[in-house]
Amino acid sequence: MGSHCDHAHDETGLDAGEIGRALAAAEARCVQQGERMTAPRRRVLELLLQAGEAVKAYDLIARYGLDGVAAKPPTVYRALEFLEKTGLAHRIASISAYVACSVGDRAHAAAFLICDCCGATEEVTPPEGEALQQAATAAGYALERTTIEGHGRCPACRVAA
Amino acid sequence: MGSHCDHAHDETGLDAGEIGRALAAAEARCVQQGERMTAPRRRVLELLLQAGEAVKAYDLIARYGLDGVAAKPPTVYRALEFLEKTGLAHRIASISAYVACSVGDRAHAAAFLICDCCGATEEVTPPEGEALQQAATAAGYALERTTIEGHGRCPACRVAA
DNA sequence: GGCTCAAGTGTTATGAGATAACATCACGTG
DNA sequence: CACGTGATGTTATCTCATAACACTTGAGCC
Repeated sequence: MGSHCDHAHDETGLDAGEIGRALAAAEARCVQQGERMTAPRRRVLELLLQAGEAVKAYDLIARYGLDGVAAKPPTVYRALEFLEKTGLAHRIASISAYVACSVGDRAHAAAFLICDCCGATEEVTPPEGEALQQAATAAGYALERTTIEGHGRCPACRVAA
Repeated sequence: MGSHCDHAHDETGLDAGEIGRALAAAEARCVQQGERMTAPRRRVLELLLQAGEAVKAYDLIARYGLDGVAAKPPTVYRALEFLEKTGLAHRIASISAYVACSVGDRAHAAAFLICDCCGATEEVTPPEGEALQQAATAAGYALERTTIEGHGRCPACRVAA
């Protein structure tokens, strides 16, 4: 997982039971929205949930096959596109990585805190989206989507470093 | 320049005199900070100012030579790194593009409104940076840099479309 | 059941964005 | 003017992402 500094980092992924429940919930949400949770989509979401942090697309590609065989890039990118569209995952533009959504909502704006030390990502949904919305309104802009990402050190790494 | 829709867009770049003044001011700032405004750095900043909107790195590379000869990628990427470090330009992560800074400040956090229609970018410095900072503090994060980008339609394109 | 068509997937190839590594050059300092 | 640091030139390569096209699957319809 993330290793950009010298101290040890805790694992952050969910355990098998939690992943199973999250996948079932995601599938239910898809059915409800008239979307299909197909095999590659489920597999990519599973990999994101296992990681519990932001993951690079090509890491997902490498881990995709249960037998260690990599996927073809479009397989994973198409799944990511779907997961993003349905709000089950998000892209973190500042590091070109992807993360499972941690809120049970459907498609929604998101903001993130990213630890540059251990790679942890924390989704902090609403607060500052509103401030940006105000700035946009003041400037006459009609806002459609936002990218809000803060980089720094998480509590654990502030202590450890 | 930006053309993602069917209606016409105004040119946004500065005129020659304004660019000259902006370059002189940037150079003065560099000297003041003990940095060197070298030829490739000045050239890349000039290209950004001429564009007046976010530009892709490889467009800068293509436009770099006065005789139409492209630069080598590291030439431009190194200049961009310097301009970003000194606060003379910013990277817009959500579209992998770069833009000249529009505030006379030294290195500083920035936020952007980006028109997906005409490509206009507006720097709206502080407002929601503070909200994100608050969220970070609440979560125990020590924030070091932020990426805050809003996408939508600028006033002109809202009318034109 | 069998048609049909839209959505999804597999596959190949390529486009776009960014950096590593190393040789050489320019400049301020002692 | 020797020296060392920072900047540049150059080659090669790496990472990120998508275009294009053939094939498959599944829900709705008759």
